[in-house]
Amino acid sequence: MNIALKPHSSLFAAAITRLSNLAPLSDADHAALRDAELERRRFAAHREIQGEGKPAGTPLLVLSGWAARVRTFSDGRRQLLGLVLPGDLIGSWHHGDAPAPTSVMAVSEVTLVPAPAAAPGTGLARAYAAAAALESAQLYRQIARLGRLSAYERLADWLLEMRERLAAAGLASGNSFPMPLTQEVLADTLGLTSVHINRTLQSMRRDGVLDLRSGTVRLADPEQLAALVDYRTR
Amino acid sequence: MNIALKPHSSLFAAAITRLSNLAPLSDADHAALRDAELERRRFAAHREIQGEGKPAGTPLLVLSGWAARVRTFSDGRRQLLGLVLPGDLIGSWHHGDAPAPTSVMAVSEVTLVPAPAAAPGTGLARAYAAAAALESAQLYRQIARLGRLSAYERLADWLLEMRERLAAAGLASGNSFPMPLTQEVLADTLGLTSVHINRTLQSMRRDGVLDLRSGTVRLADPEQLAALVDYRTR
DNA sequence: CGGAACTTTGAACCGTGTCAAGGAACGTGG
DNA sequence: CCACGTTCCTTGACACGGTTCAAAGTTCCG
Repeated sequence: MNIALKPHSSLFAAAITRLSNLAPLSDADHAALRDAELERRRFAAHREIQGEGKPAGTPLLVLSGWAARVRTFSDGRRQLLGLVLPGDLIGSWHHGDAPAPTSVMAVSEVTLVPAPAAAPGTGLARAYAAAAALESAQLYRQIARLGRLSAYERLADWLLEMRERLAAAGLASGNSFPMPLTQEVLADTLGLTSVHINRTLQSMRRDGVLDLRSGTVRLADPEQLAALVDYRTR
Repeated sequence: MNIALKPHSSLFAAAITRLSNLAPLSDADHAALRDAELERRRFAAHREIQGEGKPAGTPLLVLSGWAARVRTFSDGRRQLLGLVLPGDLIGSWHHGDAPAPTSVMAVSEVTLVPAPAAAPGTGLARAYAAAAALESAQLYRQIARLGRLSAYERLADWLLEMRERLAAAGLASGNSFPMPLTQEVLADTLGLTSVHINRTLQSMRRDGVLDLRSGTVRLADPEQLAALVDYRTR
């Protein structure tokens, strides 16, 4: 750490922590990120960040807030394909002109910047590549979750994934982490109805494994949940 | 087409057709593919091609047969994360030493070769990139399918995807295409039981939209199915 | 203080799973 | 070419997890 460097605005903390966990960043990488702040953008909850099929433009780096890739059916059914958390990239791998493969919406208020270009071989480039690999692992996991787990198991598996991902961004403390989703959004993530999400949450509370209050989750016994869904930390 | 070039073995036909559809290939690209034939490998049905977490080695290019990415739970439940068809790549994007994110198994007998390295800017490189983009689009689609569609709809949507993908490899003729999966494997793909797959297939036959006999599918009215799942051709 | 968004609960319903058994297709060895 | 075992497909009866519909309660915010 060079103490003479201008620090990032604190908005960057989570994203920097996350990217640094993926690959060590050089001073130049830090500088590139700091420069991106000039183009910071803010999206209110429910705003569309990218539209499916529309030109995707520059890759984006989320600084704060939660976003989600979404597929909406013409009859109103909706499935969240994956969540985008601070430190995550949107569309990092595709080339300039490619259309966005899915739409992305802000779930809570989201702050983001254009992801600075990373020259091959830099730490930033390695972090981007690692992020892409993790993202596809998350997609595989989401498929297995929806295809083969019960509601209770889906929730357990999802909570464990969120804990791991938020911890990598320095946003979890121990077994607690923020959870700003409404039960309806959670239902659309896990392929269930909000009514059933509610019942399943109650059931976890009754089992004493979950404490969810005022937007914060506390897992009493993550190992128990992990055993339930034979969860393997990567 | 340079008539003086040595032709590919016919085994390559589907893969070449598929890759050429993604990006035009130069003579050098063709030559690189032809050279790969020396290292051709064959996997009997049910054999494991890659093990989850084991070093993935070189990316692979499937020439013939169907493979699948699989997640198996300790209690025996199984979910096929995605199918790998002729012309598809396995692990094209990750770097040499990365562990395979999921295991991959041969569903029918599979022939494959190491995917020839593609220098940046070549048609082959563009084809690989396009294939990666398509693969992630397929993952998103699979998530929406499992999360929000009924059994009948899942099957319809899946049949349409297979028709499109096989057609891109020149393996579909009109509305017919090969379908070598057992109902049990299909069930593990669509997150259902084989019993229910069977009933759903019967129901489609009764509706006159599906003809599935001796490993070949014929869709009587793809548009009707497409409307059912509001399917958009890319 | 009032309204909107979100959570909770109950009762009835239904899509899919489970269990079990019989039938058809297929490959293999005699 | 037949006999046999194995794998796959088909069908029925029943159970259950999750959905639907509806309404009351709670929290949040302007």
